Amino acid sequence: MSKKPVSLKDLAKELNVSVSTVSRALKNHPDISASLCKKIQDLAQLKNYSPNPLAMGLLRRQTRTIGVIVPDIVTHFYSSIIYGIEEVVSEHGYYVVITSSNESLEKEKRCIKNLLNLRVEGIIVCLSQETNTFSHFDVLHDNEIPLIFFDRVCRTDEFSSVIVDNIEAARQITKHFFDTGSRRIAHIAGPPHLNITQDRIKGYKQGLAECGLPFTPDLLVYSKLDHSSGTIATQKLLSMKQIPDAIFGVNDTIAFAAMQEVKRNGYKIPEDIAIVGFADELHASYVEPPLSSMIHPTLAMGNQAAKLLMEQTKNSNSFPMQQVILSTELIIRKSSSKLF
Amino acid sequence: MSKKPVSLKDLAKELNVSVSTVSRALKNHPDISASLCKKIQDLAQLKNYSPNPLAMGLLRRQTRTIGVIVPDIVTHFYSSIIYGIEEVVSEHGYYVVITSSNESLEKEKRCIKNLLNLRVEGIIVCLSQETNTFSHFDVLHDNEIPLIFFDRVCRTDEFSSVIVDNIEAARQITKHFFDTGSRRIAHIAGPPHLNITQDRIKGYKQGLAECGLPFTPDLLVYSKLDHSSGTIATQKLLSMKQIPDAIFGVNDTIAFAAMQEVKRNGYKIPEDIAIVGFADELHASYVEPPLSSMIHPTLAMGNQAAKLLMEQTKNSNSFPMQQVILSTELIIRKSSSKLF
DNA sequence: CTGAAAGCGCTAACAT
DNA sequence: ATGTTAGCGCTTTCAG
Repeated sequence: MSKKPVSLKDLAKELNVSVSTVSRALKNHPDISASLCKKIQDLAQLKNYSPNPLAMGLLRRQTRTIGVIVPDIVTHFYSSIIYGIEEVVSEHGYYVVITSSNESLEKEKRCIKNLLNLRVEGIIVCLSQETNTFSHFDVLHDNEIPLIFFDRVCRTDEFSSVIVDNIEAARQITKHFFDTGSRRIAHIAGPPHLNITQDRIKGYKQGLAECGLPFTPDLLVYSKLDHSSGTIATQKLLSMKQIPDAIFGVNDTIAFAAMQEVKRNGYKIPEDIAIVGFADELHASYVEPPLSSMIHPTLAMGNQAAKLLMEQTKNSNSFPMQQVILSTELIIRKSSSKLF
Repeated sequence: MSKKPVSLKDLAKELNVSVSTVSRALKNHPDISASLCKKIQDLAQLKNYSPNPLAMGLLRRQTRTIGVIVPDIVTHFYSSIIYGIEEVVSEHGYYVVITSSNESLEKEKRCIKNLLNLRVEGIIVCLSQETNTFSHFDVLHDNEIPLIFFDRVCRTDEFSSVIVDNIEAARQITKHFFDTGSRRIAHIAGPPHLNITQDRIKGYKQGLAECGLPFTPDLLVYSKLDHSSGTIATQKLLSMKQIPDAIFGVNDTIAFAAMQEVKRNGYKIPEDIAIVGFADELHASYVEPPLSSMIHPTLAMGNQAAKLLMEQTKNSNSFPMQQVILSTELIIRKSSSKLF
């Protein structure tokens, strides 16, 4: 238990004035004489007075705290989004409580409950990979708590969200493969119920069509989003009678796994198999060969999500539903530079 | 602004009983008749009652919140320590507010102030790379707020801390280099005032001595802890008349930078120059060649720091000062396997 | 067995 | 220009 911080009462007692006088003096209320004002402010400074946020929160019914639920804190992708959120939110004097669903639906539900109990003023969520039902977000509507989704989203007609243009991005990657000579372009996709999976598949197919390539169901494999699932998915592709000559991984974790597995099987990257990832994890440029990747504007994504949330906490009355779509950029490195 | 959550008062009004009765019923106070108890609890459940933490906090003078200050949220090293902290702390029903010093002393000071204003019950800190004065931690002593340091520490006789055995680890790395044939073993160290720098240098020198190698001042270069500083430090080593045949990087960021720079200059790893990093960032095994690294038990470090803090928040009276030293393990991969 | 009252720290009418 | 009071949601004496 820590020492009791100084309260208005303490200051009041010391100066033989009332608590309300102190309260007013500290906010330069015109009613208080300048001299008293100064005296009180000096003492407050001296004693390191800072208003008790619990008392303020109780009074104003607000905590200046928001909650964030990510599938996993450790991945660079999420931690840099969190950083982007923090950046904006702290400017508004808000604090961030971060929780992790560990890619589990059950845990995601628990996170929501915990954050509500904590009385956060808003929540920013990226769905867990397991999340295929969405009714647990009803409570937020019921309690009129602003909710912003990012990246992996749902119920986008009811809640604001920030995503990238997944369709376009996937289309570009596919075309890039074609343009550099690949013809059997495979895609390791994520769990089927996620928007990022669906949209990237859509873009992938769109890209194939534009290049005049047929869609080959065998070249599309679904995978969970962790490293070892990526390895298994890659093995499936490599065990085909006719293996692919390009692999588009739904994210960089999958792409890293694919690279390792492809190399382990003695294939050359990009000569035999070109590889492109998605998200541009910090380390994409360190691996060998450097991994081409779709740059995911993580910082901007965090910033935007936080900005939307801050707006909604202010003008609570009119919920200005918004969908922000950020654009991505394909960074071509060696892993996909077949012709260069 | 969110909807007002149900309060005890609301429940009381609905059942025509007093607030205190409701309060007691919810904690199964023996004074309340079983039937009333049940009725009240059912209603509370139905209405989704959850106690207002602000009111409780105000009353009990505690927030069930702790603060964490890391040099940077984005690095895998820190995010996994945060994860370790979260794990333990959430079991105790505590929340974590994460702040980042961005490796800046000024920002670190501001973080402390903010967290104090928020009335956190304890703080866990890893010093910023700039931090070479330590008086800003006095406030915590003054206010009797538990403080735990991890990894980059100071004032270890006054505050508990969790570190790894840096001396021993550096000694092992140095010996490993010698055992695999290296004789001009360089060390890229961190800022001189940090304990991790000092201890690892100590271990490095100790290792050299044990191997009968002289300490060559030119082979020890100090560097800031970011990637581009690591590149510069490596350039310095590579521009020597007689270049080193092994480089021990103070952390994996530096080691990654060294690898890139060494390769860029046409040297072979490990044949020309062996490299070992420190911390085992997730991606150490993805780079080419896979980077040997001293495994830093990040999860355990987070767990331990949190455990110490939780203990101290409970038994505040007697501050049980502790120094936990975790052991590390050298993972030998290709980047240092000269003779194998 | 249940209710009334005080108090945690603060603000904002409402007095004086 | 300053003090008094009530109330934010909750627990805990103290009275019945």
